[in-house]
Amino acid sequence: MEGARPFAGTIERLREVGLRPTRQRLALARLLFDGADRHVTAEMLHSEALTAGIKVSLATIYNTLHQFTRAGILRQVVVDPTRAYFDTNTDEHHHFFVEASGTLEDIPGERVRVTDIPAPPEGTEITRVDVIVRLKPRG
Amino acid sequence: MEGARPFAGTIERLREVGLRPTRQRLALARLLFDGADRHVTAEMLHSEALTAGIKVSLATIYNTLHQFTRAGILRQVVVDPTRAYFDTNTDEHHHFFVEASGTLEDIPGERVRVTDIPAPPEGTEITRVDVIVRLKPRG
DNA sequence: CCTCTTTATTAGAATTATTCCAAACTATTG
DNA sequence: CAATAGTTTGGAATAATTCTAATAAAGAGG
Repeated sequence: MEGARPFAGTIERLREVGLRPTRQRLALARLLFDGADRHVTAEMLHSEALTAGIKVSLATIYNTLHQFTRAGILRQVVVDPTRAYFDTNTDEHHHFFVEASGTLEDIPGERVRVTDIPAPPEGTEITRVDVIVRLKPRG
Repeated sequence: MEGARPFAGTIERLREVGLRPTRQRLALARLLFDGADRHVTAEMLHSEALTAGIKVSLATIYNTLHQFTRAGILRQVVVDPTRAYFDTNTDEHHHFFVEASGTLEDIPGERVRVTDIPAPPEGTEITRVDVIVRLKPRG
């Protein structure tokens, strides 16, 4: 039962991760988490919010995206030097990225396997392994 | 014999990829390719050039980095949303990246293996697979 | 070597994404 | 409801990168 009490559920979820369920955080959380997993940039989420009639500043969008990321309910994907993408799927998974169009999508399943990673340099430990499969439109 | 006639060799190399061997391109090429493989940002290369007594503008640094990348003698590595790194090693290989310090280095050898990549979406084809192993200093 | 044409370089302005800031506001607690 | 601690906001500030129009240098052909 995920979609049964979306309103209450979202409030709960924010509380669990230590964030006050404010008007804008709630609205943004619903845009992000109601429905399928998605990838957004700050600008995308902002204009989507405005379109949905949610009055929220771009500064708050940035704050919220970072807070959600710190809280572990969102994850940042670095694929393009010019825009920062955030992914609502925080499970271990990897990405397809079409450079020409900026299209980012999950590689379905947990199929990709990365093996034979050597030990990391002295004094460091691995936090995450990211695989980005870069694509181009076929000629 | 790589280091034997570095001057002539560099000129040759630029000509081969269709770039005029100008003063600044030559100087930058030597900074980049004489010696071991390395990872640089535009700012890093710029200050390095100035320190070495090469008068070159930041605009030229950017132009040159992009031209070299298009020419295939340099490769861009996207790991950090705030800075663009360029890698003098254009062979297939992957990276360790320490987020805290911005340290980027090649994973030695060609050890890392990525398998079970599903077919890319309709109408696209794979241009490259990037693996980034993110690290943090050990607590 | 000159001269011409093309291609590079440059300083600085412009652009873009993002962060910072201080003031105004809102949720929570007692 | 009042106090306070955490949020939101618009706009200014920053940082990386790109653009622009003018100047300079390289390569081709006499």
